[in-house]
Amino acid sequence: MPRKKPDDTRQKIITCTWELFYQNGFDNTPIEDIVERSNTSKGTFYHYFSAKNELLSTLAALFDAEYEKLEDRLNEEKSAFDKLLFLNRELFRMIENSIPLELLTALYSSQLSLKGDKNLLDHDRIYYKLLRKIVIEGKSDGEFQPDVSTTEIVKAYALFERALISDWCLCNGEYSLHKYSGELLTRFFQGFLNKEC
Amino acid sequence: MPRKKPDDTRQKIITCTWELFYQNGFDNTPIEDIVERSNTSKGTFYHYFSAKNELLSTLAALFDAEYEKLEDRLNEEKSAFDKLLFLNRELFRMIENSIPLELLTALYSSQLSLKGDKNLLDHDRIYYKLLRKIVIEGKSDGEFQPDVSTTEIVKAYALFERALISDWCLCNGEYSLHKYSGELLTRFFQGFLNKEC
Amino acid sequence: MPRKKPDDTRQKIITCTWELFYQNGFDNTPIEDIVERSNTSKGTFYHYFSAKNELLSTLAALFDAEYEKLEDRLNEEKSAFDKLLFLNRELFRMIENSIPLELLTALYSSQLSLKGDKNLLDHDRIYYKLLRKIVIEGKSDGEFQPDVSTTEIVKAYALFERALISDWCLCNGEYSLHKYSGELLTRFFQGFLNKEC
Amino acid sequence: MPRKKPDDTRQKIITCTWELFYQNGFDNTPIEDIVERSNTSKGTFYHYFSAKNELLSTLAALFDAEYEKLEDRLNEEKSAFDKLLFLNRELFRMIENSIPLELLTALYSSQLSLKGDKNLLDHDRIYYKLLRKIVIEGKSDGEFQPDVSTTEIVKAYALFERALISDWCLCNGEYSLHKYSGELLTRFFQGFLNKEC
DNA sequence: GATGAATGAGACTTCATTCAT
DNA sequence: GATGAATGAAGTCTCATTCAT
Repeated sequence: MPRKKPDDTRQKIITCTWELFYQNGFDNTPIEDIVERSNTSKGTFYHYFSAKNELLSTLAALFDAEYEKLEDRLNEEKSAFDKLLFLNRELFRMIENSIPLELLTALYSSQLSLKGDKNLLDHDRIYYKLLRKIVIEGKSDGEFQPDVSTTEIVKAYALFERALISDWCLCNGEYSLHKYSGELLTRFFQGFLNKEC
Repeated sequence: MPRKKPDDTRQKIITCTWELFYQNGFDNTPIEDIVERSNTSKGTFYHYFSAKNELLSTLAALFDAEYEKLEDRLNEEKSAFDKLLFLNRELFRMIENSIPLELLTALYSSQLSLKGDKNLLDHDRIYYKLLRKIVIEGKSDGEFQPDVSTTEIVKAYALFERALISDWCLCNGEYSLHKYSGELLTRFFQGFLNKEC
Repeated sequence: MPRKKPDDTRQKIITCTWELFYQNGFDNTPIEDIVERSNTSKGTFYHYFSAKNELLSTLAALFDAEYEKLEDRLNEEKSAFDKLLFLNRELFRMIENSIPLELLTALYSSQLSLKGDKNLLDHDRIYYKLLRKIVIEGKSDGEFQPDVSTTEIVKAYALFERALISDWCLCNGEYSLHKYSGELLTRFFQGFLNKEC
Repeated sequence: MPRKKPDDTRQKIITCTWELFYQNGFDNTPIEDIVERSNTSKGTFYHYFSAKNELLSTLAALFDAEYEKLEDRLNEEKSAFDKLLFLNRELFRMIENSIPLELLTALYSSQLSLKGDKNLLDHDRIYYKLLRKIVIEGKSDGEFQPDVSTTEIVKAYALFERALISDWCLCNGEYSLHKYSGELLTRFFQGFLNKEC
């Protein structure tokens, strides 16, 4: 009795999943519950997703959606470094405000235990494209030290952000993510910026 | 039948655990096997540990043992920053050489999902004591910027190390941990060092 | 990985169970062993049975199988009472000869502690149907006292048999079950038989 | 700190045990609880009792205490058979009224699984002494058939009572124990009584 | 595409019992 | 006599995942 359009089913599963994840967390949400809430079945679930973990990955999409929104406001910032600071601040603010700590933790924990490709690291993400663009601009403006490649800078920045989030989770969100991040990022990037600034 | 000395049993379990973890990894080592190899029983296991995860925590002790060894060679280094670089290089070298990636990953992943206190962050660890000592010396030598507290510097350094390890795991150990770490650390600490250097 | 036919699995577990029960007894047969011998798993076991005790209940089926065999030879007996005596003697003989005392004991002990319906008492059992048939015939022949209902007689007879078995277990099988039973049954049924006999 | 007299401790354990058994049943009363309520310890418990099962045996003492009380009223009955009927009725009445079904069930179930001597069957019990006395009197009055020995009659009677209780447990106490028992006993003993009565 | 009974793995629990102190 | 941490045995449960229909 295939009544609904395939995409509907898939989307309904995702929606219900996140409702439950937000409510009970990743580990405390059996597929059984997801399937029940979405009026589907285990078989259907595994038709659309290859594993429970895969659901977490849909969170990266959430981040990227935020980045797309932020992109428009980016040009208000003067330097490339300011743009990075801006991106960092706004995303981390969003994370602090609307993503349950436990979920974020589950995402990072799960990305670690994941065996194959980790979508957090997928360089085709909007996130990485955005970063590259900013850094390239900055480089052509002589903002960064010339001996460091664009790739290096992007990589370091991304690592910095992952590190901060991951550590914030480890510390159970005991401090303000976006504030501490802002401070540290400034110091951290000293080593990449051109001295004359 | 409580015959053996308590500490022996606990220690035997830990030893056997690590033998198995090294051999087969965390996920592929059922408690069943641990219990069998250590000639104990599940009851005994759960008497000493509250969950399988808890065993991972005993890995921090391994790190600390390494730090104790490194402490003696520390004085060969001139500045506080050099000492930090040395500690970082040597520990990360050890990690690269003798700790299976999967184990390290499991440790970090599990520390994330752990609810209560996380022993990686336990400030009574030898690790933190050592760091504090070095930073305090550096501060009294005017090596660090005066507006940053000892605690801030230690925290940032520890975060840096966790971040690097965690990211190295995320990337499946695709690069050399201690080399990349050395590079980044130098840049990162620019923001904490006194300009006149 | 659901590959085998459901019934096969369930039946295989039962078969292996009884092999082990006969060999080692109920208490000395961990589920672990049953599962191993039947090449299944605990999960599978608990999918088919709600508890280890439930396996004992399958013994009643064994009794009923015997009753089916006995039914054919029943007509050689003249009176209803003789038929009952015959059934009793033959089943008890079988029990004495081929069912380990410990198993029988476990069955009765477990039927007692069972909370819900007890299959020993299930009136749909072949056992009860057979008894009813015999008693009804006897009644129509005027063999039993007219003031006692068929149900009463069947109930008393069944109680008598359970009592004998249960007591035989209690006494560790120290006497001959079928002989003692024969004696007592004769006396016991005086109260139900028509005086004129 | 041995403050209390040994017997006090033992008795306190028994008292608390029965309070808990009555409340939660045998299986749902861990020794832990008994020990806690009686302010003793597991070690102490096992000093006085060799196993948890042993506590159930103290129930037989309860029965015997009742029999002692009944003995005085025994002489109001005319015949030996009447005395047996009286004993049976009164004890069963007491059981129905004041012993929780679950406990009785636990007692019988446990007596079955018990390996060694079962105190229900202990012929030195007041119960058996009383029965013997009554039957001997009855025999000398010619009340019983001469071809059956005293021992046989006592054994049959005791078996009858055990059977009734045990079956009543099996049936979850769905009928009145003392009433049904009275009916059946009368019929059952036809086979033992002298015809001329 | 959809289903859910069946499966396998293994974590975790509960307890009676023991014995060094 | 008294203690309770330690032990061992096994039962039970929770789930992700698969596949015959």
